[in-house]
Amino acid sequence: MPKITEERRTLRHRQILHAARKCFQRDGLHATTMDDIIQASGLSAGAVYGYFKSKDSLILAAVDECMSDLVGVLRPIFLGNPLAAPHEFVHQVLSAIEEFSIQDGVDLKRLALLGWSEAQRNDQLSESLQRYYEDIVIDLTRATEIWNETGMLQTRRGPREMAHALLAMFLGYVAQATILGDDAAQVAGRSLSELLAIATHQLA
Amino acid sequence: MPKITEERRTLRHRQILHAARKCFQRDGLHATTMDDIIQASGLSAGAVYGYFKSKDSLILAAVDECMSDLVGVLRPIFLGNPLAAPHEFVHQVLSAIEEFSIQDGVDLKRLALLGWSEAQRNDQLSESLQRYYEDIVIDLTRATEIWNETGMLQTRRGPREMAHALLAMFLGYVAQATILGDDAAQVAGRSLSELLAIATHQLA
Amino acid sequence: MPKITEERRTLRHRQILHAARKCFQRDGLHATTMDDIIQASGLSAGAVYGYFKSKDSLILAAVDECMSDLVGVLRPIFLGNPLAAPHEFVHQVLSAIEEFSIQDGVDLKRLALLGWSEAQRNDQLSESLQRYYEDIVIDLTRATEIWNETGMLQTRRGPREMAHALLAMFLGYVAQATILGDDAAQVAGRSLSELLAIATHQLA
Amino acid sequence: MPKITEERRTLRHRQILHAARKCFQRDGLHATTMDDIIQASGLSAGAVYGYFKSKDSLILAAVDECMSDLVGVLRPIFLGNPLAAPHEFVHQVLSAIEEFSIQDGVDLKRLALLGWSEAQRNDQLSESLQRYYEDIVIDLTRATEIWNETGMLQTRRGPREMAHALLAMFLGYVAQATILGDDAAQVAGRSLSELLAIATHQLA
DNA sequence: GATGAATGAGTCTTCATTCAT
DNA sequence: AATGAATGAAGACTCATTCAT
Repeated sequence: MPKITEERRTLRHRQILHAARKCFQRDGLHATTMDDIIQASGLSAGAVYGYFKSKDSLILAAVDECMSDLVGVLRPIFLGNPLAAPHEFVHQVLSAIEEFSIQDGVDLKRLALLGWSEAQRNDQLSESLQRYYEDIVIDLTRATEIWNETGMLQTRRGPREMAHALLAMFLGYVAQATILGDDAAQVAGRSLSELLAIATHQLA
Repeated sequence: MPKITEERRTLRHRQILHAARKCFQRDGLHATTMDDIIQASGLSAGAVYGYFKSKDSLILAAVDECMSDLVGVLRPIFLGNPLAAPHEFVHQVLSAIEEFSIQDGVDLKRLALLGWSEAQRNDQLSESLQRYYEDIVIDLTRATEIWNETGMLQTRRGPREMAHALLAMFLGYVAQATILGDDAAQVAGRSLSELLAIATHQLA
Repeated sequence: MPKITEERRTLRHRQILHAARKCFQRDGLHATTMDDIIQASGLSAGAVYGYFKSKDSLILAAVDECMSDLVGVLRPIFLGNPLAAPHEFVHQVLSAIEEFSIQDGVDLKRLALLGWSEAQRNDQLSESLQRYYEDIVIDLTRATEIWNETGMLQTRRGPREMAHALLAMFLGYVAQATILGDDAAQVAGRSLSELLAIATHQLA
Repeated sequence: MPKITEERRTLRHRQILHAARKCFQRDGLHATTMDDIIQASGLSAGAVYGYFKSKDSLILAAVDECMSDLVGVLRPIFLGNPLAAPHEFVHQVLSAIEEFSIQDGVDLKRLALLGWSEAQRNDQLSESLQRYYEDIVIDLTRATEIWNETGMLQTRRGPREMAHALLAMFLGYVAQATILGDDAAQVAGRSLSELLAIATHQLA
C-alpha cells in the first residue's frame, strides 16, 4: 500500500460520505437508495461497498460526521474563555447551528432530525448519538458551573440539570426549524436568549 | 347502512389505527411493514386497505391522531382559568406529555419524533403537523399575553415570540426523552420550569 | 317462485350484463374489475354473483350476447329474399355492423375483438365464438351457392371457400375499425364492396 | 463499457423478449405473469427489470418486434419488382404471414391479435400499431397505383381506398386463423386470391 | 334472496448486496 | 482494486370471490 493509495482512500471516503449526506438530507434516510448515493458519488457500487459495508453503516457515518462537525463548531463556544453570559451563550450557539446548517448545500438540522428518528431502531446509531449528546451535556454542565461560580446564574438544582435544560432548548430549536421553518426557529431563538437574559438580570 | 355497521366501521378503524401506532412506535415508520400492521390488527390485508388506502395514509392518520390526542390533553392547560404561572405551566405541560405518552402501551413521544422526520418527505403530513403546531403557538401566544397583562412575565419581544420559545422547550423535551431517555428529559423539564420561575421572580 | 320474481330475475340479468358490456368495451376485459361492474350495475357483489358465478362467465355471456345480437342483425341480410348481389350484400353487412356497433353506447366491434383475444385462453369462449362463426359461414355458404346458381358469381372453388373469404373481409373490417378507426374501416368497406362489384361485372 | 458488454446486453435483451413472446403467445398478455417471463428467460427478476422497466413496456416491445418482423417479411412482396399481379400478390402475402407465424415456436398471428386488443387500453401500443399499419397502407397504396397504371386493376375509387381493402383482407385472414384455425384461414386465403383473380380477369 | 365487509393468494416491482470479470 | 450486471428476498397493494348477517 503506497502512500498515494492511502490518500486516495481518504478522498474516496469523503467523496462517498458527502454524496450520502446530500442524498439523505434531501430525500430522507429511507427514500434514498444506495443507487442514489452511488450515482451522486460518481463511483461504482462495488467501490462504495469497499468503503462502507452496508447502507446502515453509511447512515451511521453520515449522522456521526454531522454530529462531529457540529460539536467542532460548538465547542469553542462551550469552552469560551471568558465564557459568554447565558443569554449571549444561547444566542451564539443557535447562531452557530444556523450558520453551520447552511454550509455545503446540506441542511444539517434535517439530517440530525433524521438521525434521532433512525436511532430508535438502530442501536449503534443510538449509542453514537447518545455519546455526542452526553459530551455536550458535560460541556454545558461545566459552563453552568462557571455561571454559578461567577454568580451569573443561581439555581437550586445542580448545574447538570441546567445543562439538560439548555440541551432541550437547542434540540427544540432544531426541531422547530425543521417542522415550522427556519424563520419560526429564529423567532424562538431570540426569545430563548431573552429568557436567559431576564433570568440572569441582564435585562430590566 | 344499518346503524350497527357504522359503529363497526369506527371500531375497525380504531382497531387498525391502534395496531399501526403500536408497530410504528416500536419499529419505526419504515421498518414497519404493512404485513406487521395487518397481523397486529388481526384483520386481513384487504380489510386494512378498505379503511386506509395506503401505508402513507396510515402513517398520516397515526401521526395525526397522536397530535390530536396530545392537543386534547394540553388544551385544558393552555386555556386554564386561572392560567397557571409560567413555571407551573411548563411543569404541567411536560408532566402531561409524559403521562400521556405512556398510555395505551404506545410511547407517543417516539411517534411524534418519527412524524417530524417523515414530514420532510410527505407534504400532507408536513401540512398536518404544521397546522397542529401553529394552533399550539396560537394558544401559547394567548397564554403569554395573559402573563404580560397580569405582570407575571415582562418581555420586550412580543408574546408570539415567547410562544415559539415555549414550543421549542416542549419539542426539545420530547426530543431529549427520545434520544437520551425519559430520565434525562425529566431532569431537563425540572430545570426548564425553574428557569421560568427565576425569570418571573417566583424563586429567589 | 312467483311469476314476478322470474321477471325480476330476467331484468336483473340484463341489467348486470349491460353494465358488464359497457365496462368491458370501455376498459378492456382485464382492466375491468368485478367492482366496476358491480358499481355500474347498481347492485351488490352478492347479487351479481347470484346471476353469474364468475368473472369469466360474465365475459362469456357478454361476448356471447354481443355475437348473438350481431347475428340477429345480419341474418336478415344473409337470408334475404331476393338475396342482394355480392357487392350490395357486402355493403349491407358492413353497414349493419357499423350501425349496430354504435347502439347502446357500447361499441360492439371493440367487444368482439376483445373476445377474439380472450378466446385464446378461455376454451368455453372459444367454442362459443367458433359456433357463431361457423353458423355465419353456413349462411354465407348458402348465399354463395345462390350466387353461383343465378350466375352472379362464378368461382372454381366451392361456395364454402368463398364464404370464408367473405368472413375474412368482415372480420378484417372490424379489426381495422378498432385499430385504425371507423373512418379507415369505412374506406376499406367501400373498396371491398367495389371489388365484389368488379368481380361480378356489376361495374365496367 | 467493454465491447463484449454491449453484445451481451443485446443478447440478454433478445433472450428476455423471446421468453416474453413465448409466454404471451401461449397464455395471453394478462394471464402471463412477470414471474412466468422471468422463469422462461432463465434470469432473475432484477435482471429482467434492468432491461424492461415494466410489464407494459415488455408487452409493447413484444408486439412491436412482432410487427417489425412481419413488415420485414412483407416488404419485399410489397415492393416487388416486378410487382406480382393482385391475386398472386395476395397469395404471396398470406403465405408469408403463414410461414412467418410458425417460426421460433411462436405463433405471431396470435400475438398480433393480442396486440390489437391491448391497444385499446394502451396508448403507446396503439400508436405503435397504427404507425405500422399506416406504413403498410402506404406500401399497398403504391402497389395499387402500379396495378392501376399497368391496367391490371381498374377501380373508380382511389388506390388508397383499395389499400385499405387489402389490409382488411390480411387482418381478416389473421383473425380467422386465430379464431377458427389455420385451415379455415387458408381456405379463406385461397378464395380471397381467387376473387382478385376474377376481378382482374386473370381467370375466366 | 340480498348485502357488502372481509378474505388472502397472487401481482408487479424495488433495492441492498454480491461477485465474476 | 474496480466494475456494474445480476440476484432474489421482500414489499405494497389488488381484486375475484365468499359468507355472516
